[in-house]
Amino acid sequence: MENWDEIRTAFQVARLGTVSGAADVLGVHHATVIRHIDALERRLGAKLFQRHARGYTPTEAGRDLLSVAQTTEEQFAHLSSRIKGQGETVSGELVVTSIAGMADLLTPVMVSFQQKWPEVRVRFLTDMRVFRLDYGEAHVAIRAGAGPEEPDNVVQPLARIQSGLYATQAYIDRFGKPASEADFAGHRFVCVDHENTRAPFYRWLRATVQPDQIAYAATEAAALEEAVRHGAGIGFISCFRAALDPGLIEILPPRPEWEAPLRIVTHVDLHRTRKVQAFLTHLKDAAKDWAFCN
Amino acid sequence: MENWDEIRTAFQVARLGTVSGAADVLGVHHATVIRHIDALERRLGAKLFQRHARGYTPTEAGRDLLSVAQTTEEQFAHLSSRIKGQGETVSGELVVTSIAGMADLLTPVMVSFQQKWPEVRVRFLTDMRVFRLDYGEAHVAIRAGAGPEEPDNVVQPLARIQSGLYATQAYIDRFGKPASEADFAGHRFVCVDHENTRAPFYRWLRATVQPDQIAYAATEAAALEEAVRHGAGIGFISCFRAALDPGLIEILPPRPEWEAPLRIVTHVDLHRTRKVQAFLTHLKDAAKDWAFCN
DNA sequence: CCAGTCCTGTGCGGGGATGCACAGAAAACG
DNA sequence: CGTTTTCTGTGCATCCCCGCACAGGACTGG
Repeated sequence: MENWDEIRTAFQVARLGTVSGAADVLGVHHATVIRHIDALERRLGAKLFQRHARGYTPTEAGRDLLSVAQTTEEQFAHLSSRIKGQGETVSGELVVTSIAGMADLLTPVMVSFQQKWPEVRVRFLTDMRVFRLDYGEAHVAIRAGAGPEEPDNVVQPLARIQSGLYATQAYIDRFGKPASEADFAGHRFVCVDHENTRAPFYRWLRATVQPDQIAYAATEAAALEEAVRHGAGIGFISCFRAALDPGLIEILPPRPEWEAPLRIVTHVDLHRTRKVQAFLTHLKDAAKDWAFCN
Repeated sequence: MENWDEIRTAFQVARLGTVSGAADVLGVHHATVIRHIDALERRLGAKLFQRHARGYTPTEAGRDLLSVAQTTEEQFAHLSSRIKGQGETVSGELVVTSIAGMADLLTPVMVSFQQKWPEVRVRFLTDMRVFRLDYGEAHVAIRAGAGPEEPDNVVQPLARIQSGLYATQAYIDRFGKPASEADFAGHRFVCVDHENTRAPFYRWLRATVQPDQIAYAATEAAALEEAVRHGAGIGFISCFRAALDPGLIEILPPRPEWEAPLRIVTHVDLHRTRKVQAFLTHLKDAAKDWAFCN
């Protein structure tokens, strides 16, 4: 049963009873309709219509085709209206991805978005690997820094994450509290375990302190944060996360050159849809109210 | 949603994930697949796939199309196998038409046929007008005489209906019983009200008796029979019907030149199907056992 | 009875869809 | 890291499908 167009042609002939009428509805020449019917009947090896000078009357097989194709046409019509309308409606799935550390910042935003648009089902994916927007893995990605992007990705700045240097009281009790980077001698630091990291504050840290001052290194941001919380050394923590933990003491306040830009990345095809646009405006509105950002 | 072939193409792409794979399955060049997708997306005004160098991944709309077209393909496959197989199976409707007078002769044949093939639903249509086989109004028609037929009709002889001359005892008591046509003077007859009837016995009657001897005329065979039963005169009744009524007295026994041929008429397209063939053999078998025929 | 209308059916010419070849890019593999 | 494979995408030539025109047949209405 290849060539669905011929089925559609036969369907209209069965529905209307004449080749000419079907040709009008289909917008083709009636000769084309006759050829479609002939080809379809030859492939099926059975007559679909009784031909007479007054028109085509469907046989039992033709009436069978009529009822099947009737539902098919309705299904396709519904599908078409769904697809045509879905770009304009805010419904269906919205897949957002980011690095794991953003969860507590983004979750309230996405929850309120879901409450604003109840038709939307939100999926928030965090994973080690970077999700690929051009594979359709997510509608929106929130990423940190100015990494390389796929050619078809549209990237917008969302906010600048301010980070400061923090340590625990236990660390200060043991090693003291430096007043500025001039007092860093003898202190121990927590840093990412990656030579050419793109995070500006870690680049500053590697440039400022001696390599042997880095007492604790890890690849994951959450692991580094935990290390600071357990007194492994002085380390960078984003202000909004540090504010949640009263046990953290600010060693140096955030500086503009430490700020890490947060980017919204979407695929160009999905960027235009109303659903994605609605989420982007919602996200930007929420970001305006974020403290510790600017 | 015109052009169902493009939907089929998109369905295969969504199912297989690559343009090349879909092209192989569809038996077309992969360039054709790309053009189908592009055309379909442009008409829908929405993206169905995320394009990347490794293949096409369906978007939400593409997944919607996938599930709809999946059922469509199954429906069409079932339809195809039904139509391809229906010529080989004995099932569905069987529409038989004849003149009304044949009902008591044909009904037991059709009932036993339906019991032999329980999948078949039999419809027996009798009407004044002649049903047109080329309009698909019936599969099989049983007709009397050698009337003109449509060019695409295939006609087979079924049996020769024997008829004799009958009257009631009441008529004989009043007018006597003729020994042969030589005694017909003074008798009254029942005849069809049609000058150029093709029934051989009525042609013989009109040629044998005087016009004013025809005391009762009617157009319908059943009306003529009833007239004889009520003593209106001597009239032709087919032997198999006369045998059912003990009140009818045979005036003249059936003659070969009075026999009316019974024909089976089918449309050439339906004649080949197993269902029609099964009925034809069943009907001919039954006709062999008919008494009063040969 | 005859013109008018509507339908099917077919040969012919043109154009659009298709196949082909090649380029380019990305993933896979040793 | 270079090679191979696989897949997309596009310009070009070709072929097939489609539209056109006309013939023929059947029903209709005056």
